[in-house]
Amino acid sequence: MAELRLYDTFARDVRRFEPRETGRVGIYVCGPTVYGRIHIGNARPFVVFSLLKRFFEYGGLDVTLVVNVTDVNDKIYTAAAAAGRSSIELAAEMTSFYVADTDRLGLGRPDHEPLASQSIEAIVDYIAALIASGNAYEASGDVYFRVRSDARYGALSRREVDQMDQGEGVEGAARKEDPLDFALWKTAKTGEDSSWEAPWGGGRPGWHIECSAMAEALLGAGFDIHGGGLDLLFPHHENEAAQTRCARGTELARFWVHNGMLELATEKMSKSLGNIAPLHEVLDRFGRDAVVLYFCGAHYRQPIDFADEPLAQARRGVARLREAGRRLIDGPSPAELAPLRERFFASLAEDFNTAAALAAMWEWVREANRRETAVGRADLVEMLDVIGLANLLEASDETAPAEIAELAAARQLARGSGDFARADELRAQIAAAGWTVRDAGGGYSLIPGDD
RNA sequence: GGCGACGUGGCGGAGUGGCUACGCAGCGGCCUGCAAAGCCGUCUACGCCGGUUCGAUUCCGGCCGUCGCCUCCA
Repeated sequence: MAELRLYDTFARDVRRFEPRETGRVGIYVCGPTVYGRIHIGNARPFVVFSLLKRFFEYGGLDVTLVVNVTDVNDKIYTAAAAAGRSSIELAAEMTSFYVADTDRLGLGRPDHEPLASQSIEAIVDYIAALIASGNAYEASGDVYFRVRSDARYGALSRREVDQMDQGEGVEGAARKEDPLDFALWKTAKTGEDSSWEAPWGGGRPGWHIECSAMAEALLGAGFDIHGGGLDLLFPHHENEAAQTRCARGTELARFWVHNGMLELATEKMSKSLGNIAPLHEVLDRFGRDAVVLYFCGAHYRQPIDFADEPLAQARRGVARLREAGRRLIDGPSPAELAPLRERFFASLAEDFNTAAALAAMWEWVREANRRETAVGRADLVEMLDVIGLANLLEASDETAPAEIAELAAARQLARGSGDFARADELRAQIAAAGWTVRDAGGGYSLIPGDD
């Protein structure tokens, strides 16, 4: 594969990416907190990093993608209490919904999907290491990370420790040495129905430590790429970075890659604000192909608006690709089109610019469509496969039901006898049934309508 | 208040110190009995004000606007 360059948030610049270990790439992405069905915004990192993995694999690399699931969290306790259910049960149910909803994206599963609740031992060990190194302290059953003990704290998110909000009024403030310190372990409180044993007493892990522990357990500290939404940059990723730096004396990841936010109207979409479009509903309305193409339409670091029109446009794009697929034949593509294919992959190699890559792909489609003789599909399959849309070219089962076929045959007879009024009437009937008749040469074909 | 991102044609959205992005929609044309699909053409932009430059949408400064994070957000 050609040289790949990626934007690294830590460096605030595009840098050449080279795997830590030749031929292998380890990626860790912060996944959802499972207190409800995930929304379309949560789907963006899932799509972005699943596709990035495919691109690496296209380049012959062996990729390990880890996406965690946070199943122990304040929000889960709150949601479970509101629903009168156990938090364990709620988290388990929402985890299965998360898997089912993201499965529908058709981009495969991450290689590992660790649960915080199943990683307590590693988390406790990590906390113990931070206490031993003097970077954390116990306070009435809680354990806090001593932020000012990390000289580089703030380097990732570019914040000055002394200019940070002092976090007044935050829970546990009275027990902290410094308001900036954050919880590694929280002692069990009333209303919380799950807790684990630890040297500091029964309780549960804080949010940030699980990622340091699980990422290290599966990929080893100093792995290649840490990903997630830009909203996690601070404090979550800053804290993860600090924990690993202090406990292990090494940086957690070599590249920090953040996807931009999905915004609804003018406000960022988040579950906290309640302006939610659940992923499964969006998939129901527009289909998985359109959703994937929609995400590819903009560069991954740009904020994108969530609205019907962009999704509808993506759906038209899907139709155009299917249409192109009907014209193509099996086999290699014309050499003259190769530069467009190469531009597609070169765009992906330059900070994974899917939008620029799609422009090259559309040009390829137009060039193929304008040719008199049928064009081999190999190039387009190669391009679409990387973005998870090669299915659009597969010979779909488009055989019309007998009833529709009869109407079409009758229409053809009417046309042959010059009875165009009758022919148009039959065409309208066929359209009403969801099919389109297309006259071509001396014959005709039947094309399924919109999904 | 602190830190940061962004303002591109009707819409979405790349990119670049001088050369058509691309897609959708519209309009005109080819094709068609008429359509559909496809193709061709067309409409054609870089928030505002300065500066640097032979030349800026692209670099620098200011302003206006939008948005994100500031310890529960992917």
